[in-house]
Amino acid sequence: MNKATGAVKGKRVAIVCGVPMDMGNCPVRDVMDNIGGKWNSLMILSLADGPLRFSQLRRLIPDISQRMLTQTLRDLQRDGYLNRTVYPTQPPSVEYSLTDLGRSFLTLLKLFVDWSLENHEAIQKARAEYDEVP
Amino acid sequence: MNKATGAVKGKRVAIVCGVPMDMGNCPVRDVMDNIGGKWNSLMILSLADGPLRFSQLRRLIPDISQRMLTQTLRDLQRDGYLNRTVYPTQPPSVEYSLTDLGRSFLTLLKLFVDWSLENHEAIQKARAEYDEVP
DNA sequence: CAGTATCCACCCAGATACTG
DNA sequence: CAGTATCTGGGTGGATACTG
Repeated sequence: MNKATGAVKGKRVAIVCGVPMDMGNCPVRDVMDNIGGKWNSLMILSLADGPLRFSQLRRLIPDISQRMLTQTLRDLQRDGYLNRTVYPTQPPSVEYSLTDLGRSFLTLLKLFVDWSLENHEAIQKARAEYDEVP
Repeated sequence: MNKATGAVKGKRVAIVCGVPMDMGNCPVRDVMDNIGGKWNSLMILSLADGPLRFSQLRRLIPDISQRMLTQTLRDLQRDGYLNRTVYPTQPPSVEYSLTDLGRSFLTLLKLFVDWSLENHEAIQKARAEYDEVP
């Protein structure tokens, strides 16, 4: 028993729109982590126009470290958003491409990007107003 | 100059769908942080059906700490997603409600939730397949 | 009731070096 | 080319105690 929150261990259930949500195993959070990660959604957007190789992605996203590029690609591959295809050339080349799931998510992501661009100014304004408090 | 990535300090620009994106000041990332935070989107969903007070939100989301509840509400208020109304009763009661911006975002969020529920199984399956590698 | 204020553990992500 | 390995700092979020 958690004294601070009153939550019972192993049964962390929030009520959202009248529907109980198990926060311990939440489908939405699962997906949210894929969009929320620092590079994940940018990666999916980068692959929108077609497959790219590791080094191409590196050049496309200049300020990602090799470590993070690898890890982000792994995570997205693991969750089924993209394919990893190895061509046995010398030296090896590896191509990444969106799966059907990835493309499905991409349409959602684009809505999200559009909304962001439309409302970015309003958010900045709200933020500025909040910050200039007396 | 960043040797590891080749990025020039202060000019971190990724090319997304052919469009240069300044990663230092990205509108999309700005919004992403609001959905990506651990409690942010859950908070907006919780306020979907009408205004709620601090303690009501606490009960609705059992496993959020007081600190995080306060901080999440502040962040969302600052960015213009919700209003904070103080009623000068004794003891004081404070009501939180969605702004127009918040409601606009809510519609997007609902699409996101729907997609998550529809595709959660596919993701779990992909994950399981990836993990059972030889 | 509706918060602040502290302290702290953890993990994410960056830097760097090395490899098949 | 396409990674892995290791070290490390900073930020996020949790626990706890106190307050107008």
